[in-house]
Amino acid sequence: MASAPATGSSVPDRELNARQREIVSVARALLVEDGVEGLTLGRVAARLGIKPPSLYKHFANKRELEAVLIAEGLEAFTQALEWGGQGLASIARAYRRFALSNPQLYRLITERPLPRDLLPDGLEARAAAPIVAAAGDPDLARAAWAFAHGMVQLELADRFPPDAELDPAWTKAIEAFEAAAR
Amino acid sequence: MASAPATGSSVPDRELNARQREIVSVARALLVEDGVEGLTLGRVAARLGIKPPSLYKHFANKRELEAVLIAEGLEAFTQALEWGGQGLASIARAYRRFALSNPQLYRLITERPLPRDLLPDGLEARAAAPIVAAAGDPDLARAAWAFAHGMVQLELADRFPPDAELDPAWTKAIEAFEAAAR
DNA sequence: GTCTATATTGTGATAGAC
DNA sequence: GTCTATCACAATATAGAC
Repeated sequence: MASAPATGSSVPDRELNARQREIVSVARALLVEDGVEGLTLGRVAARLGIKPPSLYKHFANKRELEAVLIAEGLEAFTQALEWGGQGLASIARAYRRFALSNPQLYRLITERPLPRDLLPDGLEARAAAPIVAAAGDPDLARAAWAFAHGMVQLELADRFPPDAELDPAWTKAIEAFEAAAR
Repeated sequence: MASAPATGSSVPDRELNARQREIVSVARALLVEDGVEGLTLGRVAARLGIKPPSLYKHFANKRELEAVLIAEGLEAFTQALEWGGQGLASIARAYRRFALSNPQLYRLITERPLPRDLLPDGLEARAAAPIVAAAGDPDLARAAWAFAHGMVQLELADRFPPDAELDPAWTKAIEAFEAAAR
């Protein structure tokens, strides 16, 4: 399960000025290192050598800052799936690899409702496209997404019994979905 | 999606004295009403009309109190699955119904690592048994669990697009898993 | 763009008296 | 079994000076 980490920002960031990009960059590092819970304005400010209130000159609130990370993350995730290949099996492998390589980013973009009002138009649909294309049918795509999400989520949350082997579960489910897609 | 709410404590609670049961009861109500984040010792105490430090005379710490709720919840969940029927389709229906009827309890018992050191022996395995029995094979059971968990989790987190129809996704996946089980 | 000061609210946890 | 007092630490956010 080696990685293709979503390090650099892959979203345009066209509307962000230099200072905002610095702040986002620090926030991204903090997210990766300490998780969603570790991403606080106080820590972002400390790492920049400024005080928390100063951040409000650059972003209206925390939610706006997080939305930038979410948009970036969805973009990176989408690209990872597109690069992964075309069949359900390839997409599933790419999905799992991305999620396990970027666990905190994955949690940020899947565990809470999307800040849809702050995201670029069409981004959510673009992110779903590779799976829909591979599954052929929207319902089956939704099912496959849920399966992959559940596997990753349970693995990241340490909810499988310690001795559980996960590779066979992935394989059997993918085969079942592929059979259903035919 | 009517309910079989996990209200009353269904776990023995054999080792708990009267006062501890009162505290657990308040904690359960708080969890149901305000979610995992709303369950704090300060609020538990306030509802009991005492001060937070007093709780430490009854439970060593917050984790121990939560573990009682988790044990109860796993027990109730298991029973809901057992009562639900025997095929994969019946179990899936029961799974979904329980999770959506008790969203906060479901989150408590699935989103974080289990406090295995504080749970009754065998409880985790007992909870898994109905799914394993229905799937026939442990790997397929794991896959089916992940699918159901993913569906429920994404629905509870409002991560499906607003217009997504979920019933067909459940149906198609169950059919696919049933076909694979044969 | 940054600061100080402040508001507001909250969190789990311990010591020691009653 | 409960209290007071306290720790230690944290969070997002605003007003207004510089």
